Amino acid sequence: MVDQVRRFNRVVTQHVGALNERYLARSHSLGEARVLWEIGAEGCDMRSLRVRLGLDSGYLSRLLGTLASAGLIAAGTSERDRRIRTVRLTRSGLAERGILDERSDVLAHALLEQLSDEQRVRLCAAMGEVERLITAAGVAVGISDPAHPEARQCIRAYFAELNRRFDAGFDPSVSISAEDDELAPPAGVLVLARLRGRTVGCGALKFHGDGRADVKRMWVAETARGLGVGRRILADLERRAAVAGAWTLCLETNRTLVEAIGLYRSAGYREVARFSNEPYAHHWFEKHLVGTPPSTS
Amino acid sequence: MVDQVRRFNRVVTQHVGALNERYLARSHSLGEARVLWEIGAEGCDMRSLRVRLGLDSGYLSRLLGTLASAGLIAAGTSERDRRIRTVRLTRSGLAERGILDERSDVLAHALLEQLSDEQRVRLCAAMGEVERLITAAGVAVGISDPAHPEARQCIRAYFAELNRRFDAGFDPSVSISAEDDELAPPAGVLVLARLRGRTVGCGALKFHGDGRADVKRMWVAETARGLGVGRRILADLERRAAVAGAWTLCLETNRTLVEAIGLYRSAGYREVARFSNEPYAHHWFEKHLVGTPPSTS
DNA sequence: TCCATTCTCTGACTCTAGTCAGAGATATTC
DNA sequence: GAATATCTCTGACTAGAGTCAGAGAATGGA
Repeated sequence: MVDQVRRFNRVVTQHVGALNERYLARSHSLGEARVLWEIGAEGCDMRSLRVRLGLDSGYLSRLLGTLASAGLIAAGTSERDRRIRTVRLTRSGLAERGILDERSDVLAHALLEQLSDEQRVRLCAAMGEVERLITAAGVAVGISDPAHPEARQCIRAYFAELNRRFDAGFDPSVSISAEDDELAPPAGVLVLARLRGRTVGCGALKFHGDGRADVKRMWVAETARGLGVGRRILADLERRAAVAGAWTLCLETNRTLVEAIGLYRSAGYREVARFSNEPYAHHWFEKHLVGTPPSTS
Repeated sequence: MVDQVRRFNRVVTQHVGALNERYLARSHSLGEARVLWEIGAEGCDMRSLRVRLGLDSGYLSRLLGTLASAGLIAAGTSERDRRIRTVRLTRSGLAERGILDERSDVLAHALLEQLSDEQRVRLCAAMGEVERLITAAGVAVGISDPAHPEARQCIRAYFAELNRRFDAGFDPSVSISAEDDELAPPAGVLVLARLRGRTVGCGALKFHGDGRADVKRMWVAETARGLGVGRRILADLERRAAVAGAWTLCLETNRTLVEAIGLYRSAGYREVARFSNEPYAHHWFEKHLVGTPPSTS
């Protein structure tokens, strides 16, 4: 398997990587082209640009300077925070970006047209699979303070989705509580799943102290579904539960959350009789952990 | 499809490409690491190194200089041609190369271990598919002079394989002739398939002048099988035949060449009665081309 | 209000990658 | 044997990519 990955890396970097970037950049430097592309049609602030591209602030400043003096971008100042500068593409910047776009198409075409129809279909399917799985491998699950803005936003998105999907909407104050202090050690734990800096899911535990813990706040952002993020969050929670000495996990869920129910079933959760009076729940599940907890990787 | 390819390129270059090379190089510059790797365990001459890596001779000379002064490689002079310099890895050069090797393994592991067993299997399968198809797309089929060393070597390899596979060996002088002048315009045509500078297959036409042409010298190197090279060569020959006004293609083949027979059948060749007295043949095929020849891409 | 922090910008660097022209040694061809 | 070609090496460049330190403006918290 390792060999396969290495062979793949080799072939792909030679045929797609270097070639690609060099070719696309052509009239600009590589850095300029990357920035031009990353700014996007709607513009963005310099800070997020720096984070997304992982550039030094001085370097980025200079890159933007040359792009601005070439008339491709217009810089401005954020209204909310006047330290932050915003950039957007000018008309000619958009045109330039269109050219990059087109070149990218040409390059993709050049690859595809060497193949038969059947090979093309197979290539695209395999590329989709590789892309999805590499993205999945980029997801990192880690503990977070429930009060952190990131965590707050994630929980908010979770509530918003529940409100959208539940037949009668969702009001957290009616539901069983899971406040900040209940989801922070030692009472509980909150984990977030991150993908390239963006939060794409969460999950939490509430320890009961009697060897039992509730699984709460299980959620995956729509953009990250199908990557196995939910399964990873759940596995992470189970590991943490076992470490904390909670060998029985309990959870309740609403009948409209079919993916979640599927996940719980396939992860070994057994449906049990109602054990709480959560007003939004239709199903109650339980799982007894066994064996020693695997080490945290 | 184009979008799929572009998304793939994006994800892969970000996650595999840049990261990979930078990480692997670490203690050396990227160029040095590439050279160190490409020299290989047996050493090679500087010229082929230059061609394979596509480097300027001055630049390569300097890279080798630094590697030599670091004691990683030893330079020498070719015995056959004293202009040509050879390089080989020293003991510590081999060790250094081993480190690069190991890092590559570590990197591959890091990717795999983020995934579940099932995902891992799927990723490897998809990577294999992408790798194979991208390699296949890199194959270029083009016309060649039969007297060119490359063509000669290819035909020689073809004969060697026939000799290995035919029950009673193969002696070209007994077989129906296909000499240089018969395979060069206007009497015929020889095409070679090339993959990254290496010849990986051939095929030829012998025009009869009555709207018929023989397909000869169909061969694909073992290292390049399963990439659809044979099919591409055949399609290329058919295009050339049609352009030259030969609308019926004929060929004979030996019963041991099962892949070739499969290819002919699936490409629309119909088995017909013996039409030649080729001593090594067991099967005779024919195909009538229809429609206008597609443009040469 | 003051102090620490955040954000961008500027100057001064380093290192890599790569190009170009030409010199000198060696082969090949006529 | 002379002319031409091939191969490597050296010197002199350029441009890109990126780092580091610090200045100045703006903001947020005690």
